[in-house]
Amino acid sequence: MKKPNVIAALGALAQETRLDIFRMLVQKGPEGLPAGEIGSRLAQPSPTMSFHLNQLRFAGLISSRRVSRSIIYSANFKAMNDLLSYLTENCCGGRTELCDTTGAAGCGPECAPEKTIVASKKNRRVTA
Amino acid sequence: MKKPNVIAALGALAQETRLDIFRMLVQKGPEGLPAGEIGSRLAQPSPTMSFHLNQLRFAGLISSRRVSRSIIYSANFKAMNDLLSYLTENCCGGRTELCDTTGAAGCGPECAPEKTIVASKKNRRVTA
DNA sequence: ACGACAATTCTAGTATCATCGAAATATAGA
DNA sequence: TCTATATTTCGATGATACTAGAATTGTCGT
Repeated sequence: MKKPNVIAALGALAQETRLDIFRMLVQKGPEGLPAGEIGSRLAQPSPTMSFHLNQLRFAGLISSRRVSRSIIYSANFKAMNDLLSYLTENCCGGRTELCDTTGAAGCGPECAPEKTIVASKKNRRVTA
Repeated sequence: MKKPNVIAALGALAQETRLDIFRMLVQKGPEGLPAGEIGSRLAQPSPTMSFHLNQLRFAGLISSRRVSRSIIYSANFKAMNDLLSYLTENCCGGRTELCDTTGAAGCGPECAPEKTIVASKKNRRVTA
């Protein structure tokens, strides 16, 4: 998977409604769900739904097929797998285990600007 | 990892410059790199750099520490691992193997609107 | 205290994204 | 063909995001 695709996929998933859609479709498996059903489950008007489904489709994360009047969307598992592979290889130093070492998640105290660690050698400020 | 954090992390990585920054920091490991070094390697003006570094920090993906005049940024491997776990569990039906089955990546032919599959039973259009 | 350096914050301009009503397009049934 | 249904496209609006110059803050060497 190339970088532009990765960025597109990440961007597509970086949105509450779309993440919900995608998770729902993953759960449903290859059969998928019709657009209207997804929309009513997430209580979203149809144009909004259509917009998000398109974003996911452009990103290659879902596919659509028409069945009678409905359009059925389903998750592209391979695309998701490719994304995970890319992230593991490029953003985890190769293997997932490496990621278990340092830092923390969720933006805790390390999210604060920063603290001086090696600073001050001469005398401190004079002015105030 | 909770959904809002996942969305923040995905959003942070869904941007070329930031993905580059993060990959660079992952490669560098815990020692990290000073902001200026990152900026010059990516040929980006410092306010732009600062903006992106902040986005990554707010998302919990990197941490910063001051060393003398420089501010050193380094990747939070655990955050990345948490993100990968979330994606694997919630967007891959539990195990990565599942993702190898269906669909394709990168937005190929299945990216086109859709094709009728079960349609037409009576005679086709009459008007034109 | 002063000057140079590293980085950030302020600020404003541009661009892209998200939401959704109204209108348009396919499909099915009678 | 006419009507109802499923979904999409159009268009307008408000909200965020990205970029980068100018000004600011923090730190060091002298």
